[in-house]
Amino acid sequence: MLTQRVQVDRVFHALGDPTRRAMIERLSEGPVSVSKLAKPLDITLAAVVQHLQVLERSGLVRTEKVGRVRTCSVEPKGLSVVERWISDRRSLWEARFDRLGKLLAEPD
Amino acid sequence: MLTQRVQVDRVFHALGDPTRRAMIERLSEGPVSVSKLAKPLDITLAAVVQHLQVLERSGLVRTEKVGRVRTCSVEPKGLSVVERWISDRRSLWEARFDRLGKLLAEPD
DNA sequence: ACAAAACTTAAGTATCCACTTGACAATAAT
DNA sequence: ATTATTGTCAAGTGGATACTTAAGTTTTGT
Repeated sequence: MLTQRVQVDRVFHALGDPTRRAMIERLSEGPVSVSKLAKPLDITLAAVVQHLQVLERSGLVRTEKVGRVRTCSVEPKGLSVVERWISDRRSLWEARFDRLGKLLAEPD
Repeated sequence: MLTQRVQVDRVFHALGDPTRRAMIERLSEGPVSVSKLAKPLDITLAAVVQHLQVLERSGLVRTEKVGRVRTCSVEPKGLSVVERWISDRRSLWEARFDRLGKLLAEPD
């Protein structure tokens, strides 16, 4: 378990770029090769490959090469890191609202 | 709504920076002034203010100034943009799995 | 065997962005 | 009236990073 914090860092950094999010959006519809992934993206194939490396290291995407074509697909577990982070924040401020509610209900 | 995509862009960009995430983590425990927010953050107050501007424009944080002190707090609705984006992706690939399941159940 | 297709890798560029410095404004405390 | 606190603004710097170009590798088609 490569510390939670590093993983959170990588995932959020990966999602921070609009091109990478576009790639994930595309991959959500189904696995696709690198060149097909690059087609609508108005950047070089080399740039796409670099984005893919970031996405893979973040755990959001997995790829497998068979023959000369590398097929990319979403790793569903990847986004759970973000979901966890968000729900952690939510539970904190909901706890605050609870305490606030009790204070209002039981004024000294 | 044109603002939808821009908003997603701003929120993910805001969350992409570890310092800003640390600020949100702190604010999840309760509202706090700018200088108190800056205390544990090993950067200049000016830098913190700049991060705050990014967070405010993204809708993740709201601030209010009374007297000379600006109080910052989390805007709970802010994160729902991310949640929506994630659940949109999920529903797409779950739909794919459903189709895949039917194909396997009804061969030929 | 040759050529096209589908990447891969390395190196360079240029833009973005986090951060600092320093000067300033407004409010609060003594 | 000073002085300290709390924050704001503008301009500049350095480092990260998105992107390109160019050359190379491996696989597939003819």
